[in-house]
Amino acid sequence: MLSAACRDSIRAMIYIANLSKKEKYKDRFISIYKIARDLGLSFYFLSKNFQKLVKAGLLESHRGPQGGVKLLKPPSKIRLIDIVAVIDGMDFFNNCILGFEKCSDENPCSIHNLWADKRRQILSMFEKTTLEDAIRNIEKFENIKV
Amino acid sequence: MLSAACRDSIRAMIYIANLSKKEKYKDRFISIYKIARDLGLSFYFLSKNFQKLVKAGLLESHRGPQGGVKLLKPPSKIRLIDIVAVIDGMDFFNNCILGFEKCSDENPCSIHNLWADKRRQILSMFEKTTLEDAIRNIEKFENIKV
DNA sequence: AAGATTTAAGAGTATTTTATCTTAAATATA
DNA sequence: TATATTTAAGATAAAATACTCTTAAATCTT
Ligand code: FES
Ligand code: FES
Repeated sequence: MLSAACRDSIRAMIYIANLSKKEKYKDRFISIYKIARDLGLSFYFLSKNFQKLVKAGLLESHRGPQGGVKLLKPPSKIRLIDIVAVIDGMDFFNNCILGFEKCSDENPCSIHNLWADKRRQILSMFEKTTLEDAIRNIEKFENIKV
Repeated sequence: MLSAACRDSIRAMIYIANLSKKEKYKDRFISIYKIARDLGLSFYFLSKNFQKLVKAGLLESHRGPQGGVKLLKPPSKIRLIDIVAVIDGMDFFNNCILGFEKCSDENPCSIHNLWADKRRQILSMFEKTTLEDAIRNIEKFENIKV
């Protein structure tokens, strides 16, 4: 459902949001190299994907020593769907699951009535969930993967 | 979410199920060439994918004139998940949405608690929906795409 | 038996996605 | 000002997926 690029990006955004809460990193740029290393991701792949998030205005970047990226909005204002939309686009939520040209209630495929409902719920989840929510889970649960 | 191979296969299976209801095609083999033509799919791609469904015991195939494929079970006994499992596998339903090695309630990622629920509902839909259900929609609605 | 039809299987090609590399540009710091 | 650090951008490479082709095998029809 999510591309590898999108999965990595979401993980990294959650990581940045979480780190930004700590006094030490408050308002500071965090280097992409550090993020990739800490999360076990490819620095190359992550920086490439981050370029889209920067262009889209979700991240601010800064070059040179002490440079890196930081969130342009508080974690509570950044939804998962914002990241998905930038990296993967909204095709998943707009297109027919059986691959037909268009998807609509008026001209449905034979499983549209069942699928549209599920898809709406997934969309709703990605719209409602913010980086703040993810951070809260990290703080709340033991044994959680970041 | 579904691969192109899987989308095509599901459409084709629904088509076969629907056709099999008609007296003329009752218990007959339906040629893959005809199916692909009628659905606007690639004959090559579809026949390749069908090979998996044949091996998996969802389809029976027969070569030569009047050959083709036919369902091995009544449409009410073939669930969408059966087709998905054969063509795409169950990775989508088993793996972590953020790409972590394993997915479990005991060792979750930071959005597992939200995602696991949605994923369960999608799985449930694919488990509950049979080719018979799709056919009923085709009969029930106008303007439906097959 | 011969020829036509149809799927099976494996090889081959094309496209997309993933991942990496290289060079340039910006900027902090010494 | 020189150097080191860090992202930007575009080119390249590798891997996965999508799609096509060729030959063989099965089997129906004549
Ligand atoms: S038309 Fe197929 S999912 Fe909407
Ligand atoms: S651990 Fe990530 S979805 Fe379950």
